[in-house]
Amino acid sequence: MSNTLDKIDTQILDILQTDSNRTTKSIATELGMTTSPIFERIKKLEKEGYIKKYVAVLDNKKIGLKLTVFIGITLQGHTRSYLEKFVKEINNFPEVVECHRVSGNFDYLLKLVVEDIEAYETFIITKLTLLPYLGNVQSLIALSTSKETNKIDLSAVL
Amino acid sequence: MSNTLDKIDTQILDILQTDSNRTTKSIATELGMTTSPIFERIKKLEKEGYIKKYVAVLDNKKIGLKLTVFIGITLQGHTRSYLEKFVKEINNFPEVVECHRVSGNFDYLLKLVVEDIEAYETFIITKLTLLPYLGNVQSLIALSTSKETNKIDLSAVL
DNA sequence: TTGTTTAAAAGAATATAATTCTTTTACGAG
DNA sequence: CTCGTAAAAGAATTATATTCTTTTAAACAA
Repeated sequence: MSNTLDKIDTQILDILQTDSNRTTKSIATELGMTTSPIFERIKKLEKEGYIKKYVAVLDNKKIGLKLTVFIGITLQGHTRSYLEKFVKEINNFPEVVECHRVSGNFDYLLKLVVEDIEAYETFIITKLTLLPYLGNVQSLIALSTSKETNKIDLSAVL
Repeated sequence: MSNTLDKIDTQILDILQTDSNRTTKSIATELGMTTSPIFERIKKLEKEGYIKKYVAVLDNKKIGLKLTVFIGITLQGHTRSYLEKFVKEINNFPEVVECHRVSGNFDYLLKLVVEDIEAYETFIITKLTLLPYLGNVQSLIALSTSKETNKIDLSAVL
């Protein structure tokens, strides 16, 4: 069970991170190989967990979710059991797409994707502020987004 | 050219946001239809831009990129031409996966995915702080991430 | 050097799914 | 009603994924 990625693997991952509908044949052609080794490498990358899943990326704005907001949160009480409960609640909100425990000026950083400012306010009032032990809440509203990808840079790990 | 999504469309989008390798047949079965209308709806969703692309989602940590960091930045000079240059530079850094212009306590919020604390420091020293007119820089290091998805909630827009 | 082993790649064959095409159904307008 | 339209169903075809067998290349021991 080899555990490292070689050049070809990272090239495959780069391609699939950009477009996972590429055929094995077209990837093979690009990398100067035949379909079988490409196919087997992809299956291996999936099986060993380097590739977690394949997903469709939607156009948030086109769909009507025009606003991205980051929310920094500090909590007043920090008992372990409460933190777990807090995180669980937060993760269940569908408008929350990310929840990170962070070091720095906040305890948690959330990322939300919502329709508009109203939907954002509704979230704050009807969901977030109902959670107990909430300390400071600071919002960063995305006015524009020049880059937003989940394509990670593999050149660093080769 | 109809421009709204119906229930079936959002169900398809939900499925494809979770797993874009689902066959049209399996989606059809789940929704109690045949393959052709599903196929045509998907093609329409792609063509009209609701679906931007299909990508592989990798396991950052497994691949060796173990650290996610958010960086809040304020700039000292705000001339339009400089802002554009700044953003262009930032977007070219491969470790930067998101760059948002924000309102609130910062001008920009970045999200980075890097190997470790060292790689993060290297970024700060050899890339970020070389940019002129940089004001305050505040980092939020993700200690743990309980939720991280780009699956957006379509129930709000129906 | 030569023979042997192993892993990866190539090539061919098959199975599965995507895609296209034709027919049928459901529904609204006149 | 019945005509026209859009969506869905079903069948046929094409393209791709997947499997299997053969070949090549590299590593190593004799």
